Amino acid sequence: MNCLNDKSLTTEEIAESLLGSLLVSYKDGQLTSGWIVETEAYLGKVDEACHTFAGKQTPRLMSMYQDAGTIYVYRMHTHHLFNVVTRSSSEPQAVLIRAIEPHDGEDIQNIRRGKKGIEMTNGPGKLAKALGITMDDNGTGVYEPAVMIDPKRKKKPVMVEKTARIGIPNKGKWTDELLRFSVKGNPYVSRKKGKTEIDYGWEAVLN
DNA sequence: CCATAGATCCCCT
DNA sequence: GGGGATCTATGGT
Repeated sequence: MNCLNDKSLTTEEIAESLLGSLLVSYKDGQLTSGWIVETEAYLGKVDEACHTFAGKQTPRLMSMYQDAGTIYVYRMHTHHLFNVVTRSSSEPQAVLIRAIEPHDGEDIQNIRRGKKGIEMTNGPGKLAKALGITMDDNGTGVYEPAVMIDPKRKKKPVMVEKTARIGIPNKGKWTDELLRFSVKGNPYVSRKKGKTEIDYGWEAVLN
């Protein structure tokens, strides 16, 4: 059991509980992964900022109407944005993964991105490039090997920060709703200015 | 450091 | 033909 097949959880709760999960990519024989440190919830038909607002249905949005755990990849300009569908066909909602802390294959991610350190994965387009995510992943499942979220490997944030979503102007109350979740103090959170914690904001692991 | 412009694909109307 | 859940380079302070 995990947050993506627990039907009692709302999309906001899933977005928050995905923090600390390991996002894994296996492509071209290369394993890369990172701990999720920032997410956003998109609430479907009622949410003016969501692509499926008012039940909008186009070929592009097919994945949004699939089962929970389906991957919805959207391309904007030259970048790919990686989402996980959270509900069902009648409630086309999703969580956008906005940033990860690199774990496996940091050198591979570095090569794919052409940047080092924090700049490698501190944004949705950046992490997609670092993990080699493309439109080929659109419509696949989040438990298939190419790109998966490993439910067994999990870190726990000391504190979760809730803020307004990034890049959502002029959408009434949806511009200000606290639907963005991030690990407080983690340096890989996008558009960060404040200081980072020495432990990157994770709880200590007891062995 | 901050703000801003331009890139550059599709998709959708 | 317009525009976007972004990113980068650039130019100023």
